[in-house]
Amino acid sequence: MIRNSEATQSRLLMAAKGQFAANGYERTTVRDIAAEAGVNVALINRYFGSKEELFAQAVAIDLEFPDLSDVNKGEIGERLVRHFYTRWEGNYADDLLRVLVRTAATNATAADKIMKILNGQIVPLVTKLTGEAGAQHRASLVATQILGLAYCRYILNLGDDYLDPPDTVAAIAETLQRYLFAPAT
Amino acid sequence: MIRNSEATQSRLLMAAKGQFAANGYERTTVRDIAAEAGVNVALINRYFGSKEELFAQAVAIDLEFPDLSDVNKGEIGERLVRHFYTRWEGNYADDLLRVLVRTAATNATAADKIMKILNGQIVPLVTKLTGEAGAQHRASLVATQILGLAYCRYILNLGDDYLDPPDTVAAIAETLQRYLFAPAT
DNA sequence: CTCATGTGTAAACACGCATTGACATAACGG
DNA sequence: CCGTTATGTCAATGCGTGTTTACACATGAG
Repeated sequence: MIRNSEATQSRLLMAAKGQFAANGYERTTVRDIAAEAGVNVALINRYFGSKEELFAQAVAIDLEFPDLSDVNKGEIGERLVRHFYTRWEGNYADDLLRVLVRTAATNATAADKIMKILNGQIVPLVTKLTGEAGAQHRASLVATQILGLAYCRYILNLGDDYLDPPDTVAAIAETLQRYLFAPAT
Repeated sequence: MIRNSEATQSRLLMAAKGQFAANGYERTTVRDIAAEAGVNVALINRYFGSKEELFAQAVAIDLEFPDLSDVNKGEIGERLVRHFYTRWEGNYADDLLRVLVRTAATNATAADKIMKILNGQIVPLVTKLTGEAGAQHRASLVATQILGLAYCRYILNLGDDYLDPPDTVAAIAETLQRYLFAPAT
């Protein structure tokens, strides 16, 4: 038996993200996670203390939000959708956004994390693009559309027959563009 | 002690919807539901058989989708948003949509129910408005936006400081209008 | 009044879960 | 090779859960 604490911790983290993303926080058991990682259950407590802390670490990594500082204003909407859309085309089972959207429904830690992303990344981005005034409103509108898209893909599992990729990207890009730049009412 | 099985069943159903909406399926215990209803736990099994069946009944009632057959085409988007928006302004703790959006994340029954609403109510509505072609795509886009709005209100608890009611209604109404009627690409 | 039935209560059961502690074994410097 | 430390295993514990069982009480017809 090869022994390497770093590797097993990493395997546990990956397995945790996958399980949490697929089944939510309550439905995934530490036994499932350990089984998928191929290690003993007790190691979760040894290395992470508790299931809750393992979960916290699983959602601790930053969402790699795209850098849009040098993008043409007219293309920002499309870049944003495409960024999220391509993530699940590559079907990352352990994608952080996937974990968050599913688990936030029953776990305050995950909901807080989404709020942190909204306040810490989306609002500042919008502020830089359009100025202070109304940035929080605009950012929230953007959040409703992106999270709704994620919800339909991750939780309802709407496939391409429902959300045809090119059409969907185009339609939602235009929406985001309007939420970002449309003159205030 | 007054004894009335109909009344207690009804109280259990209301309490169940409230608890499921607030905490999701796994986190709400039958004991919590019974306590809120002010009745004994065992009555849940007597009257509903199991927690799962109680839940099924809690989400069995139909969503009162507005009748839009006689509404001006230009106002349908606004009517749609306003219909959902006014529900939570009256803060119905046991609102069905609220229950569904939260529980679908971890409960297949709820996710199926949302799919039934999408396929059985939204798609037909769109079909009637714009014809067969592309109705499923358009309806799905509408779903992403409405569910995203519900997600932000119900799960993230974004208040009026994030989603200012009049602006939000206007912005999203325009989006739905476009998803419904914009010419196909 | 009385008894059968509908309704409510309390305790106990069975199960799955996260967590823990005692023990085994690999890794590795001396 | 030895002994210490890091890493992994196993069984047991305690708790919370949904469910069931046995019992108590109200209700209303005969």
